Amino acid sequence: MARPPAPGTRDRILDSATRLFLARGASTVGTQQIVDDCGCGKNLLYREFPSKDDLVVAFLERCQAEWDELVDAAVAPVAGDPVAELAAIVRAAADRVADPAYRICPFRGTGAQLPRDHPAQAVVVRHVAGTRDRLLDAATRAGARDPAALADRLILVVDGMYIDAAILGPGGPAAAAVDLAGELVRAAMN
Amino acid sequence: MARPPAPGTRDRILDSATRLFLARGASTVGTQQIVDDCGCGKNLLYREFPSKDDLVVAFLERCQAEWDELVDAAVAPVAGDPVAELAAIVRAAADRVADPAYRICPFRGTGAQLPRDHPAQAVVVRHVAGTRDRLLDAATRAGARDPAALADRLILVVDGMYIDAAILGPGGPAAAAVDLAGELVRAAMN
DNA sequence: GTCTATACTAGGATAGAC
DNA sequence: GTCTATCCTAGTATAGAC
Repeated sequence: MARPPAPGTRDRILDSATRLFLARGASTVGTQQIVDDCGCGKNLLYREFPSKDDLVVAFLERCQAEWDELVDAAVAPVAGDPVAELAAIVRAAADRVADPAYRICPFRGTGAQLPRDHPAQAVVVRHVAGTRDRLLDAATRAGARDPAALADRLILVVDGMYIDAAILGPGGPAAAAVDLAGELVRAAMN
Repeated sequence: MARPPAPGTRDRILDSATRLFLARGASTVGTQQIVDDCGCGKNLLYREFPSKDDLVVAFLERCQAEWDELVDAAVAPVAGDPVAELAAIVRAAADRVADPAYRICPFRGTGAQLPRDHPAQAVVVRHVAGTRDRLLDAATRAGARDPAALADRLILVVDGMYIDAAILGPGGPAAAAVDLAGELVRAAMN
């Protein structure tokens, strides 16, 4: 009786890895812990993910997909009002940070944690550059004087918010990020 | 023939640790690598630093001392002109980031790398909070409308610059940080 | 007495064999 | 799903040069 491969095995492993990686950082969580949490054998993990690096990359890609959904949902109600879109994107990031269970942004945290040549770094760069691109697109449609400069400024504030919330907590300077971003947008429109 | 204790042993060990920690991150460098690099015996390392945690703390405290010197030197020429002091502090951080050898700020990097309860995290918090305090002091003397709000905004920009430079390089959005900070200062004075 | 250097323990890591 | 091989970690102890 050949037992068919259980569907969703890859997802279950990735579920466990995601939870553990978010809580304690990708580099400090071992594959054994993931296997224990998932309840599967180690061979299954290595069948689905040839190495731990691949698992970390898959984790970040899932985070990216969730972030895209989050931003899409935040932008949808104000679609067509690019100034409001800019505010919505920043607020989506601020909402993540405000969650006390959110230790550190997986992209910024991984970027600091892993060596430069780790395959996951490309996903990190794509995330930050992609978020800036999204801001740039809205800034351009909004008719900002210098859309690229505004996008640079907003991504600086967002990155600062992420790292500041991780170190000093979400109630510190990070709490000033949304207001600051709003003012930067207004100032760039005159 | 009793051999006299060599002076500066602690410093030599800390020199090696600092260089390796800055290049690859404190959590990924082993004590054996430090001993090999330093050329001393392992017993000396553990005589000077009871545990690796103590060594990481000493590393960050040395980074803090260097940062303090850097800021002092940057502020001294404009002492008494608090608006210029604010710009000088931000520029001191920007100068560090512009150095291509500077991978990531040891404080922001360590904050992301080590677990919440690591003894080094207190040094990280002290660094960021202390930098904000310094900005707050200058902002107050400058007569800013809301000095605390200005300090919050400036530390956000500085933190964003550090993390953005680490991920996208110093030539990306991070390069916009100094100008942004200058404008924030001007806007806070009117 | 002070140092370098090595051996060692106990544990956890990735990876893969069965 | 368990079990093994190999490596690397922190930390300790010891051997021997100076």
